[in-house]
Amino acid sequence: MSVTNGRVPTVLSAEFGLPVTAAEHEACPVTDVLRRIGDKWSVLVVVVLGRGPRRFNELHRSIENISQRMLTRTLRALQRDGLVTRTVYPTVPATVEYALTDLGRTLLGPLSALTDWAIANREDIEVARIRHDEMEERPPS
Amino acid sequence: MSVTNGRVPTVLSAEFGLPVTAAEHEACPVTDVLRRIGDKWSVLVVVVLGRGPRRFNELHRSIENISQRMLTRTLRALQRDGLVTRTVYPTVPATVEYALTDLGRTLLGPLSALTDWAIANREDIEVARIRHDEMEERPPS
DNA sequence: CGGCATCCTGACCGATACTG
DNA sequence: CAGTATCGGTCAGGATGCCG
Repeated sequence: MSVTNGRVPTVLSAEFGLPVTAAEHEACPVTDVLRRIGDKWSVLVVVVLGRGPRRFNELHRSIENISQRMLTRTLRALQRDGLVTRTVYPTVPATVEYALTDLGRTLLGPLSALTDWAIANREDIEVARIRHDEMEERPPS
Repeated sequence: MSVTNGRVPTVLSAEFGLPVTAAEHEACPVTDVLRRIGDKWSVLVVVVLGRGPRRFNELHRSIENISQRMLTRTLRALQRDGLVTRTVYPTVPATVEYALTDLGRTLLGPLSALTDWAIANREDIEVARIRHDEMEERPPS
């Protein structure tokens, strides 16, 4: 990781207690990535493709209640970021296969760290939410 | 991890090649968590609080161009999920201190896995985007 | 089979002004 | 100091219909 301009990315600035400028925030890779894969379907698609290449309708069935529109959009976005490849075979009708790129595959590791955390702590979060919601209905006497 | 109903969470179903039902998707802890921290500011706030407790305006200055409104909303949401505590000291004027809970601190690890990935691969993604965008301006001859 | 075009709703988010 | 209230803009995402 080289930082040529003498500044570090946003989150690191914050960790060093420095203020964060507008320009840095726009460029923050973490914010950028989280907003990319933080949408409703990207992670699901990446994880499914982590098991191997899939055709469009295979994905559509695997993720059941994703709309065609959103599956297309999600795949296009992942493709644009170089995480997924799209291969068209000139059959009739056309066959299209999606697969993770090498870059996409490197995301599986960090992702599983987060998914493991989510699974391990879902109960605690659920309990915290319920307690919090009850508190504001009947404020503590 | 105990799965009492004989089904596994969404992403795991997908990994085993099973279809994903609507009910499971709503309950998917991964989707749930990602939508929670995938917003524009939550990760930044958690990381800053990872360095120690902070008062409202300290956070406001550390993250510079977050609006008061969004800082309040982000903190409330993190508090609701049991990731952040809010302590009011009865001074005049009031002093409010925010800090990570134990649960919140456990999120720092998985988060850094993702931030490291984001920082390590930002260039590749940037290049992929530019290449992709150029391709659709002038389709390959 | 694998899309794209259109319409529409609600969530997210920023700006601004006001308050105990 | 630490918020709340209100307004408005942008955009994710769902429903539906058409196409090579």
